[in-house]
Amino acid sequence: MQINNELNIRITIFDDNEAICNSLYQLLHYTPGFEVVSFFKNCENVADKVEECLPRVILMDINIPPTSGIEAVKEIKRKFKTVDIIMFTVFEEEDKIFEALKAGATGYLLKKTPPLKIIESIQEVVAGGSPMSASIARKVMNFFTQQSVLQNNKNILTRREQDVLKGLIDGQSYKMIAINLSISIETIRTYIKRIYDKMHVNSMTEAVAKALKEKWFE
Amino acid sequence: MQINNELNIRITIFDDNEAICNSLYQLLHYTPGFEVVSFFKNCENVADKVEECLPRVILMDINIPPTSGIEAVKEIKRKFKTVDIIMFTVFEEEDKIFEALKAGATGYLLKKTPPLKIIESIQEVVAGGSPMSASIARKVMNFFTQQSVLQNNKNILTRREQDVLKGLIDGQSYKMIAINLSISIETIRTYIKRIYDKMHVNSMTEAVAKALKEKWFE
DNA sequence: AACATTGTCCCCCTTTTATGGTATTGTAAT
DNA sequence: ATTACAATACCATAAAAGGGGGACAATGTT
Repeated sequence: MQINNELNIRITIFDDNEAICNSLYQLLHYTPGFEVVSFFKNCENVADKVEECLPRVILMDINIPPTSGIEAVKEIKRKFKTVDIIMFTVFEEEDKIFEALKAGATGYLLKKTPPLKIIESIQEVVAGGSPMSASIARKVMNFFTQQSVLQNNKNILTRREQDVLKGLIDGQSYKMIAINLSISIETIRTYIKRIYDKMHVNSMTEAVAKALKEKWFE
Repeated sequence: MQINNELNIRITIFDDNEAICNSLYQLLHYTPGFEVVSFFKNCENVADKVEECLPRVILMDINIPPTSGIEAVKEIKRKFKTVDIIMFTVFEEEDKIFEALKAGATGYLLKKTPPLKIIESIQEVVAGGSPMSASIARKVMNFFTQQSVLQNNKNILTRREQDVLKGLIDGQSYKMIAINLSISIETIRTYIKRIYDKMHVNSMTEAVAKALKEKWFE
């Protein structure tokens, strides 16, 4: 008996690993309610590929050649805003995760995710959720807590160190800071060294960028 | 037969709604592997309360009197870093969600969550995950995508100049930028000079600070 | 055709930063 | 009383950045 395709969730898979691609295909194609409309081993002309088959959900390997799954996500999302893209990957590095999310991915599953969970996750995105592997979810959550922790982080700096950092953020040189604070430039040097130590950076730009990005001030 | 308490997940509930408090208690207390060690209808002296019973997981109503669940989370997290706190609430507003996450909540469940899902979620936090209701997860994800809207000011810089500025913002030195862009360090110097000209600054820190403060990127 | 812009590269010279130390004083905490 | 931290200051050396200049090919614009 032929199931009405209209009701199926149309899925496209992007993964250069044949084995994974096949097992995903096997899993999804024979699950009622799902339909794998296409799968690709690379993301060349990714927009064209998506246009051809207009899937509802895309499973995207984060390491797909020739560019990367993240680039592909940007490309796809630019042209097809309503598609939901689930990143599918072995990577658990924070950078990759946040880049993918910024690019517009809706979910983020590790490749070790059990089949049943994958099926659930696809249903979840269609229902408006954002499935994530537990460890990913934790990283995402931590992103927020870190932010507030870091606001207090400026407190690891002493008053004087904070004065100096503020000087840097205003674009001042050691000399200018020294004059403004009416202390020796040698003392400024000392503070700068301590600041770098505490902030785990080793240049003025890094310190400024970190302080501003993490909103230590203002 | 008495189950060894050592193996149970110790849970404390903070919720001023008696009905919910009771049903949660009923649900969890009679589920093997769980143990509701205490529940409270307010969060006065919340740290003391937690200290008394040392739970592994706390279910926290976001609206608990007299202050709020978010304040309570901050308080608890300050003293007990290892407790996992799941916010339990009817609210779906973004503000509340992000505030709670920043305060250090690990999970965020809507009160309409089915009992089985609640139990799963508690197991999930203990296992290092971050359970969220689907709609919450989506909001959290959206937080990231929204962020990457580019500004206009940076358009006074050429593509290459922007590449170099981005490098500066990442705290890179001339040398590192040169390597990343695969061009000579002398070329970087040229761009830097042009950037300073256009931005009316004369040091890396000034450029970085200006770009970040005025949100030229991201 | 002439001009402006962009991307690329090179030189010289000066100033500033980065990194590694050491040292003194006052104050707060144990 | 001893320890710990904060604020201050100095020295030496190497690495990096800043400021001035010039150059040339490829595009794009007028």
